[in-house]
Amino acid sequence: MLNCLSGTNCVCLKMTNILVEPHIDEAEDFIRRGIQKHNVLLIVGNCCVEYEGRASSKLEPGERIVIIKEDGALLIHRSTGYEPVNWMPGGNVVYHVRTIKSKEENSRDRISVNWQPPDCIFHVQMEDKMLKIHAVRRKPTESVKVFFDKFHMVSVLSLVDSGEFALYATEEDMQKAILAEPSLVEEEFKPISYERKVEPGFVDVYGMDKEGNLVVVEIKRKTAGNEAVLQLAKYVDAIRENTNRDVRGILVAPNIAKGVQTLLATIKLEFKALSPRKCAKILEKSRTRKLESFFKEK
Amino acid sequence: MLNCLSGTNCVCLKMTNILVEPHIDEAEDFIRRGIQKHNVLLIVGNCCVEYEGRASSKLEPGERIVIIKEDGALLIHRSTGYEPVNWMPGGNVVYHVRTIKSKEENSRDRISVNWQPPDCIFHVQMEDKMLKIHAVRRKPTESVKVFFDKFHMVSVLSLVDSGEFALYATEEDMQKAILAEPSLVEEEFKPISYERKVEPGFVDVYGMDKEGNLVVVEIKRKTAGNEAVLQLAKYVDAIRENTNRDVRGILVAPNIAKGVQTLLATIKLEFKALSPRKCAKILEKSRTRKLESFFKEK
DNA sequence: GAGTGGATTTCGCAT
DNA sequence: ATGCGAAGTCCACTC
Repeated sequence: MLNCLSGTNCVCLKMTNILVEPHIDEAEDFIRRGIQKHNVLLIVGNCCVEYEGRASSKLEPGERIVIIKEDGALLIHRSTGYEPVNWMPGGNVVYHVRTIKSKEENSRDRISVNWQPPDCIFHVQMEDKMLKIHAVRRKPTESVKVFFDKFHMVSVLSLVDSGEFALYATEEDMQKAILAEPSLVEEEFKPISYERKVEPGFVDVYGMDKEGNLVVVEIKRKTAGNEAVLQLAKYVDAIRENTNRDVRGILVAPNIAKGVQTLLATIKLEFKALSPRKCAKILEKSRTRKLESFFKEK
Repeated sequence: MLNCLSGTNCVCLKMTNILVEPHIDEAEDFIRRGIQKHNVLLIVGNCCVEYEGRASSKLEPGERIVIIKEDGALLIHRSTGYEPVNWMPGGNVVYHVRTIKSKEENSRDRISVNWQPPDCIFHVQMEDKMLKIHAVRRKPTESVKVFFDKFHMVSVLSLVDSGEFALYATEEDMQKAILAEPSLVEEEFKPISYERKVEPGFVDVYGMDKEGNLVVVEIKRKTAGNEAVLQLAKYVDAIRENTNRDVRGILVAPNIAKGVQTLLATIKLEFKALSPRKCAKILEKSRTRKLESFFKEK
């Protein structure tokens, strides 16, 4: 389990890939291999930093946390502050994953991964008895050099993280915001009712545009997918049949899933982006007002 | 040196304060004490995150790096990307350090530190067999909850870091920028000649203002201090004597040290702020040009 | 404390 | 590729 490579304070846990208080030579090897494997590197040590590119900067020696991510992003953090003191945004890492079907009956399919290098590339080498990690990027042309003379911890991580991240306001918040500020949906949009019962269920907001057309608004708090479009289409069709009038359908959501946009256009429905931030701002102003009051006023 | 508290994979290095693959109970104690001591915490583990405030967000489970800094800044980083997926900017930590003079002859002065809590406060507790780290902030009101069910590494760091950070454009960059765009110094400023740097750190440019007065420009790539003002004053005085004409002196730098501004005004010199960013932008258009070429054109 | 503008802004979506 | 606008922008400075 433990594999103490050398030195009195050095500990290497192979399974977790952590070096504690390593000699600089061990750290060098460890870091180089970590970068080659495109893992996440987590480094704590005494270093100075030079940046050259869109501007220039120099950071005198001190103990910092350095993170190198799978996409080549480089972050250098001090003991305070939200922002990194130095950094390099690394992007455009594309993993082309291709499944190669096995010809054997009970054999697993192979997976071929073509890895495309990130915008940001790294060079690791000793210089003046210090370990230099040099990150270079084209477009814009810039470079960050980190010089270590002491490592407290070096860790190579394979972070397993497929968890979805969703940013949203609650659907009720979005509804409130739209009723308080109908122009969020469209200029001169006039809400008539909300949570109106229609055949298949309830319409989120129901109103009229400046031409006098009926408008059905469907609200989704997160990225709108196919099901949101179909739901809206159902309401629009139902109201068209009931009223025998022109009815527009507008899908309001923070954003819309790739490809769903074309489906939406095909059946002549519309999309209006509405960010959670904007909803929160609108609600700030009318926090105390009750949902019902919006209509009593009119 | 090694102190394996429990579990097969757990290692605790007291001196470096690192827990590797700890049980959740150990991690809890460790993290709570780390936060109380206002140290930097470095955590790697499986977690999900909920944010509520200016907007709302939910991050499904996955392995991430979590950093809590001395000022209460909270960063949650995934395996890619420059930006944290969730965060809390922690600021306003003020250490009031007061030196209490010792009355004894050969005794050290005492230092009294009044610590003012950061805007962001933390609560650590078990919830549903997970460790919840709850960060709360007022103004704006927001909260981040991180739920851990597995820790790979927990580290409490006392980062010793007094290294100065300086952001600047090189003096040549700033010189080029001014020659390319003289209005950076002043409207209708006309450069006449430039002088290569005499002492490290600054370069002079000679020119004329729209009134026909001679203008001496001193460039500092970093925050201008007293010495910059005195250097400029020396130049201005020398040229006044030589030419027997009115000479203005303008100090160009990213910014000026506190208090130096008044000194500058006292001896009737001027200051013009010029950010490295602005220089970089100007130079974007004329990156390859030699310094001399700015005059050949005219 | 609120408002304003800059940033080594970054990031995403449009053309 | 390029350009434009939003961001849980952050951050520093002014009023």
